[in-house]
Amino acid sequence: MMAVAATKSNRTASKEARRQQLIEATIKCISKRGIGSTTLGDVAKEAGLSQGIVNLHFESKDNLFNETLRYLAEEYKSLFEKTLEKSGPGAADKLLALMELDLKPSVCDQKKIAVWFGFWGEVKAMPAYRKMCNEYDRGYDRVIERLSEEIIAEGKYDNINAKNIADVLSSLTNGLWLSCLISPKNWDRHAALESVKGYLKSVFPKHY
Amino acid sequence: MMAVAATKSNRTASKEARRQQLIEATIKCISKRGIGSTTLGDVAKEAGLSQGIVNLHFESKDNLFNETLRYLAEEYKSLFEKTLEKSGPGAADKLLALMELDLKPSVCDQKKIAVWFGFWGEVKAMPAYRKMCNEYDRGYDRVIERLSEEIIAEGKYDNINAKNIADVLSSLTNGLWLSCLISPKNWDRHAALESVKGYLKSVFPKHY
DNA sequence: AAAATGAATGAATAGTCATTCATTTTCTGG
DNA sequence: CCAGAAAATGAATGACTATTCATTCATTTT
Repeated sequence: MMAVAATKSNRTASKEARRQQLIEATIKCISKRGIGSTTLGDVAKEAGLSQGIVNLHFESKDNLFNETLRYLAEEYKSLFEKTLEKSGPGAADKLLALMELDLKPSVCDQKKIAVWFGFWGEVKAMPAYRKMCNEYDRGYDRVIERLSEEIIAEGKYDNINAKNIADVLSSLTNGLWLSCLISPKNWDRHAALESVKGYLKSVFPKHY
Repeated sequence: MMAVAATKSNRTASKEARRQQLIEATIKCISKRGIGSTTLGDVAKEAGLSQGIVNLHFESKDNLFNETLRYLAEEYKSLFEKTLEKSGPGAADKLLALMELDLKPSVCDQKKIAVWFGFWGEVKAMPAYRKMCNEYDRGYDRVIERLSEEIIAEGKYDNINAKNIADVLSSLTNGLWLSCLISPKNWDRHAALESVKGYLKSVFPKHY
């Protein structure tokens, strides 16, 4: 965990590494205790550092939490873009790959989802959280809508609306994440993926 | 707001009314401030009562929050059952009515959803919340699965799985709620309902 | 009307936690 | 190796808040 810090002998790099380390500790704490009862003491202990360390590197708890959310959002964004780039060539393949991404263990694991829901749960209290979630999500929705449009054009599907489909797909994964959070015992990654594929098959029968 | 209390002529009724009043104040506070920064002082002030009142009626903050979640869950359950009963006669009608319920303003409004997400966000920290959510949800899922089975049998649909459809439908509404929470400005109840109907149409084309 | 009961109050308490800062440790350039 | 700078520490501070409880208030019973 401190590998990065250990390999750096340069101060600004070390500073960056500490921030990273603290953000990771924050994620771990929130996933264990929830946002409401994660204290700066918890985070410092999880990182193996001293009480005052968070304020030294992040000024305030608020700021730490904001940066943590941004980190998660950037992490997802980069996975999303990489997936989009590597998959294909057709729109149908790309769309499926994106849906699969959302259910991959690295994205859809109980710990990480607990953190996302923690932030979502505070959206009403922290407009900054809402703003950030909104901005990132908007981008994904647009991509999914365009892919759907392409598929609709390719297949000459009638009577269906790309916006609706994009809405359903993004809602679907968010909803599946909730099940994973609420009923981890019964949660079945494979079944969830089958549900998503079933949906794709029913709207785009010529493609899936 | 104190109408119930005002009509009391016996003490136990008044006691029940106070609990109710405090639970409603809690919901209001959580929807405004989020779970993390709702204090007992806030709740008391929102209810127009004194500092110590919550502990008098609920023993502890934990207990108040648990009872609040139970209240919300019971409220939804009763709407669900009433909807199931009044709609019909066919399974397809019942299913649609249940989906419509989830998007009705009384169920799907920003304030109430903020409270649900607040509780979901704390699930990792509070196993009691998870347990409660789990128990209630399981019942709804079963109903939806059975309705889907009926529809599948009626329509002699091939190659589709009632469990998958039930998963998709419940995930779908939860995901749509998240959009309503995160992007209330762009949230369009009618569009959301169209998305759900679009899905039903694509899996059960003979029925919708 | 007096006494009794229980609801409600709100000030006091005890504990928690974010933040600060004086001090110590570690690093770097000369 | 040293002086100065940056990083890190952790005890102290002050704000906040759940909970308690002695007291007050309102209603019911005798």
